[in-house]
Amino acid sequence: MAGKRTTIKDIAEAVGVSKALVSFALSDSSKGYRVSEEMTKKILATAKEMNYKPNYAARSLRIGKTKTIGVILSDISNKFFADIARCIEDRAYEKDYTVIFGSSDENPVKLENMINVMSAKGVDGMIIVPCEKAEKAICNIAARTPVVLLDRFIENADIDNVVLNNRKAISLAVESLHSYGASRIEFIGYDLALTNVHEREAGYIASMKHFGLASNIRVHKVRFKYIPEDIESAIKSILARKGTEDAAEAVIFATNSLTIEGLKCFSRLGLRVPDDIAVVGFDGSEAFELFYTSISYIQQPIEDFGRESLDLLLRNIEEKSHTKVASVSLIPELVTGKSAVWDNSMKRMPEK
Amino acid sequence: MAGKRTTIKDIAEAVGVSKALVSFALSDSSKGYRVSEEMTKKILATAKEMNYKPNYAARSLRIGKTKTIGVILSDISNKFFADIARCIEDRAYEKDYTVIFGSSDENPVKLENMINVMSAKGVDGMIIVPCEKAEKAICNIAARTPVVLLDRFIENADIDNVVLNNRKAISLAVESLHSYGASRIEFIGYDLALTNVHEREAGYIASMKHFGLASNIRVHKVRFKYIPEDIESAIKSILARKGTEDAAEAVIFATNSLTIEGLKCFSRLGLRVPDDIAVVGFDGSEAFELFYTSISYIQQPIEDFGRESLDLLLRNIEEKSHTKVASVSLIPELVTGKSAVWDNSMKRMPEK
DNA sequence: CTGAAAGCGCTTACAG
DNA sequence: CTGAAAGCGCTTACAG
Repeated sequence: MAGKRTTIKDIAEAVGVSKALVSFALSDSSKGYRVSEEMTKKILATAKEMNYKPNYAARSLRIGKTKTIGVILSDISNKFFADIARCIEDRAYEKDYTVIFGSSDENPVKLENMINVMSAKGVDGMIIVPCEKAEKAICNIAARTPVVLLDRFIENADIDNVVLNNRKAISLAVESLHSYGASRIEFIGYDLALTNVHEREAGYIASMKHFGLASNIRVHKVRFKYIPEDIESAIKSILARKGTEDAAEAVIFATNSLTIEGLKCFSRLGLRVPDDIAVVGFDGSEAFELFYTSISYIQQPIEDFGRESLDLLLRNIEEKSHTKVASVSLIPELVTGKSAVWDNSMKRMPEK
Repeated sequence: MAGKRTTIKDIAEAVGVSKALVSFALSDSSKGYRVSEEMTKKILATAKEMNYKPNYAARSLRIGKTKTIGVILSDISNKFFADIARCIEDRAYEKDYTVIFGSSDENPVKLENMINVMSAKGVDGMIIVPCEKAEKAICNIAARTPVVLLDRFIENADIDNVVLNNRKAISLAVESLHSYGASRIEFIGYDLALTNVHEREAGYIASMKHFGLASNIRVHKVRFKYIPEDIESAIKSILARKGTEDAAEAVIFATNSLTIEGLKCFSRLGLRVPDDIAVVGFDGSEAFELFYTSISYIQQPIEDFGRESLDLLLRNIEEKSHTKVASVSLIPELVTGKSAVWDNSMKRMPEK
């Protein structure tokens, strides 16, 4: 196969000019150096005819940029991250960048490995979803290469980041449930030291206090590696209080995975949503559509995550000096379904 | 930021030897050329100490390989492809390759663009999910670069491919439904000229004939761009025959998206699964777990797709001559849930 | 407006 | 066992 690719030299010979001229003509800006219009046309035509494709390796070696960025997510087969990946990919292609993806699985060793591989490949910058205990590795690379953090940030580290307004997100959930009259609202989150996890929990607590429900605050923390088990015991503890003064009326799930596992668990244990318990989940999901009732959930602006993080990164890459740290906080929305409709009188609300 | 990266030259100067020697010592095989063990150790130690990271662009330019492969899927945010992407990614990292992903959205223009971008970036090979009307572009690139087709193949084009045994897949579904006594089994597939789509349909027809149900064959074809609409009209046509001699007892969905849309539609139209209609779907999905009954579905061996396609590609890349075409046919399995349990007497089967 | 030349960092025959 | 040198394909000051 193959049959050598045409190079700039081939074109130069074909047209009868120097390699330099071809190079200038091809770099459409031709800034400063002006090539005659006629010659430019001739060169472009010949290049096309000979099916010229620039050799990126050579260009990279010369200019020290690869036009490639690295993106390290938690897990690219997780819908939330897959959707973001897709946005980043599309936008990067537009801007003439190529993207290398990696999945850390919330494992700091893996994450550090990916950073090393990408760094060795010479990416121009990275978008990283930080995981626990990877702060140091990330700060190290951020000192040498443009980095934008996604979904979570690192405290006291001046690294650009794009995150959700997580407090706002959960307060929307509390507010909605409260508006239907629920007051014993519990929260199921992760047992992870991640800023987004922490902020969601803090948002729950603050919001409960705001509505005068401080005494009803109940936080359940699920271990990332034991989601089904821990959810089940959390929900069993809720079940155990059924019929008492302490009985939960509603549950807020802090992530999409937790929502889905939680709903499965409700079904397994015979709890009906929202009759037995009202629910607000996190992130939309195809799965919700197969559930017997429509789910209320917090919607994250996926496209904004992709666009903002990429734009921020490219700005860092293309600007020489990077003097200020940008922290972008995205606005969540509440998508209302019937799962959040808690009815004090235990009769169903009229469908709206 | 930065502060130049150390190069081979820096190490050579630090140790007091030639660049060539450093290069040989670093390429651990050092095939043929033997560097004294002592010197090797010294060089390796210095390299580590100086935090040497090879410049891939330079290496690529020199040896003409980038250790990068391109993978073009239909849509990386689709679970089936996302899972495969994840497998390919993991395995490629192990083998020291980097992966660039692209999503064609079944659009031949997009697919051709991605091929061009990846080709320009100098990938060593590509794994491609072919879409309609992209045969030519794919054959062109396959003539110049190693290519492995995934999920679908191109007829009369000698390109390596890894696909499911799609006939077998659907025959498992028919067989299962038939074993419960269903005989009026309908098929909902795509209106696409893709080998996998075609084979599934052919498998359905062949299998129905095999069970003597030729007269019950009914194929519904859904347009890729109008999935919800077309599914709904297909299902309404089924509903319209309810209570007649022609009433469908069961439906087989040919893909995961069709299954999910179909189940949603059943719920909307008030059809109960399997009481009103039995179902066998395609590909597992988190979504199935929120449905009120467990779904029977055809399971594709995701990991095999990833592993086989990558291994085949790397073999093509690393072997000099590529004389024979490999076509890998993967074995599907039936995961049995309660959705396929059709009961002739309209009484529920005992739960097993 | 155009050309000759250097050099990015690496690998690899060719000598010794 | 080790060194000197060429060259992969490109970009870009420097001359003219």
